[in-house]
Amino acid sequence: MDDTKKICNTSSSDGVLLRMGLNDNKAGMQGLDKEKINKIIMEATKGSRFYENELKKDRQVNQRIEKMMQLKEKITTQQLLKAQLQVDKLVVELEQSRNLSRIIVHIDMDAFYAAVEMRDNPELREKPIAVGSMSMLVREILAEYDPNFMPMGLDEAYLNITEHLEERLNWPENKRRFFFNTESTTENVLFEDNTPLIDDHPEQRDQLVENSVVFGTSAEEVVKEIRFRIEQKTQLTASAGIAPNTLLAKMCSDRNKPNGQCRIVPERQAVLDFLKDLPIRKVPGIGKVTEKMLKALGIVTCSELYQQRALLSLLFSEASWRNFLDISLGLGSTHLEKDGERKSMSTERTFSEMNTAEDQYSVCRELCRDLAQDLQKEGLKGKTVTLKLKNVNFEVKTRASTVLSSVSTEEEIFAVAKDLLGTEIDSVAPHPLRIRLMGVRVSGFLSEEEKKYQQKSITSFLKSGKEIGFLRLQPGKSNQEYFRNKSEASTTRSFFDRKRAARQLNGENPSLNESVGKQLFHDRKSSTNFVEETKKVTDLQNSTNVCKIFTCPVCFEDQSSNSLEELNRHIDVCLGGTLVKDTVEITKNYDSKENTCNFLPQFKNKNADECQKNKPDLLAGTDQSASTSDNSISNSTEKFTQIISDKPHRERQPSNLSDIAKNMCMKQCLFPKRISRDSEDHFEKTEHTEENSSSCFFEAKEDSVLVCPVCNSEQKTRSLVSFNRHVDVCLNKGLIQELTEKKYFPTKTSNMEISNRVGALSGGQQCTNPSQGTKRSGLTTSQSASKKAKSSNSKHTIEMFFK
DNA sequence: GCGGATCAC
DNA sequence: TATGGTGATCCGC
Repeated sequence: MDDTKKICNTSSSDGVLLRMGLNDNKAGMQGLDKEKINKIIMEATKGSRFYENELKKDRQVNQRIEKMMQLKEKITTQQLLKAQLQVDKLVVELEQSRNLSRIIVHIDMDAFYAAVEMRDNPELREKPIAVGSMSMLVREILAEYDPNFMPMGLDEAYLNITEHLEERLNWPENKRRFFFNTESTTENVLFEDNTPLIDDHPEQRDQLVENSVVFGTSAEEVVKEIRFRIEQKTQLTASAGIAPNTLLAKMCSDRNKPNGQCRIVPERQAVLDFLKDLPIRKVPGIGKVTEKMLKALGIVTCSELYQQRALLSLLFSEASWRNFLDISLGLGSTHLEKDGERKSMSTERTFSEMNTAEDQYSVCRELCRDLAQDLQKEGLKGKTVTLKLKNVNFEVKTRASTVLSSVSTEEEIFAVAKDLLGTEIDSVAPHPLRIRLMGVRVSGFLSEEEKKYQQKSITSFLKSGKEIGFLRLQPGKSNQEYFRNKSEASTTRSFFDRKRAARQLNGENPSLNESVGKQLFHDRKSSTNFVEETKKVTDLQNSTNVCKIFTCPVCFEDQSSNSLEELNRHIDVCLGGTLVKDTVEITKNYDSKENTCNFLPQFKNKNADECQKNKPDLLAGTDQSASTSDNSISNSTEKFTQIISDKPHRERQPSNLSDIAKNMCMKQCLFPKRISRDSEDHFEKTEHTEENSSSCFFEAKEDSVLVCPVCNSEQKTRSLVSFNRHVDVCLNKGLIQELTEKKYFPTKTSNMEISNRVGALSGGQQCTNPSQGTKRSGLTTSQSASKKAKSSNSKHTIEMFFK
């Protein structure tokens, strides 16, 4: 026992412990508590390794700072003055382009996960659970205020309510009336028929009015209404920010958190006042490192960021200092940008130390398999494979390789990844490679153009008589044999399968509340006079002149055209205008009845207006151990997502005439979407009409659509009932596929092989576009970040909710 | 194109 | 207290 104590004590200091921990035999322990002690030491060792790495990273940052300071020392007054002039010229331009006419809202669920945990408490279980994630909630409530609202992950969303506010001005009171939800089921039953009680029962009418609240027509009132509805629906509170752009709205929503809201009125001075003492760390995009670097320059608040703009332009990269300048002026995007195409997809896993090559290759293959499934779900193929390794000292390394023909299957990805891994293993030989994390990423996806070639190649290939049933559960034997892969079926039980069996899941992490740093330097005067007279810099979209060949989805003929519009016209002609118009239009009907029938009155709760500043201690009662026992759903879901390998729509082959027609219609939906996006861009540049609700017919429809969390495909219904039905079907599909797994997979691989082969063949004709470089929009460097939540992500949330 | 870093959620 | 996983972007080669 004395020995134990000794070791435990020494474990608090660094280097010594490391050695002791590794040679526990040397410590002369008696074997009795050896394992336990080892564990303790290992924990400490792990901790110190982690800590050591943190220190190392810290030193690197310090070096960066040192370098920067040295650079700063060399700057002459002359240089600084010159920089000042240049930057201020830009400031004038930026000021001119300041747009305060939009009203952007940022909604942020308070302590999302903690609250969910809490709500999953058995006592709260009877309460209705009507939300799966922000995007669902969203679709149910937020879309009413902005059909183009932008969900950011699971617990945040941006809305542009400018247009809603205009409409709302003319709304009668009833349309703005909402009812307090009640916990009583009897009340629900009583009013469930949704009939207009008002006429028949005046006394009930009174009660209705008493248990309801009417929201006004101002932006604040709208946001209160949204938050009220969210809370009524989910029992979770939300915070919100209202401001002229996304950047400000986001920072603003942070102000009165939790369960509060804040507005920056559309006046320049109000914006600057807000920023004045705001710590830069509060700005999205400025993290720990940037904060530290700026702090070294004496910059802590946003107004200081402005004051030092000249210096910053000399010390930081163009992108960085321009971003700083935008921040310090309170400029951000005034419209919500659509998510762009995904740029990469990856999967990674952390584990306890792994040091045998065998295990490492095994994990690598498994990662490739998972990734391949994810890629195929989205129909993606990429040319670059990146292997990520984190060694036991927490040092991260990435190794990438770009291949000529794009990859998407497990075998293809693994072929590249295993080489990269092999190189790393060799590089440390004869020592073992000791890692705690491995990841595989695929990027460099085919462009739209390249995809079209592929599509064309596939269709022409199939048209030539070699029929392949993409979705057939029982493939023709000949195909199966022809494309069979050598060792495919004989994969042994994977490393993680073995490990998983023995492992249990951990609890959720608490979210931390940062305390705001103290405010220094109170400056009151902005030093520049903003002079007018600058020409507007219009950012012209560079249209690259590349020859484009498209395949008409209707007649399957090549169309070489200069523009998408031309192609569009051709397709229209081809279709004779019949099919397109026929697609289902989902109209939005904001009938007040629809709004009010959701929540039914019983007794008066509290006034919605006063929900502003009360601060319930959400975290206080969180019960970490409250994990419910019903795993059945989540289990089947998980299995399902691993098994399912549904082909993306555009690779599906119609099996009969009506399917062909549907397919055409579907493709119609795809093509115009792209086209309209391009033209919309142009439209925006010239007309300055941002975020007008859907200049495009197809997108308008899209907004009304629910997305199945299982198959990730959009469902053309607004009814939750039928949506749920679909999800059920989807889940069952997973089970069915699981049952037919052995028969299913050979089909999949063989089909992928075909498409690969064909793709490779057509590769020679492709007109690649070398000037593909991503164009950065300056203004929205980090704000507009289009983050794609992977399906597994939402799956996770859904599971939690439905548990 | 590669690799390391930073950042957000 | 000991932290993941996913994706994007930037910077310097």
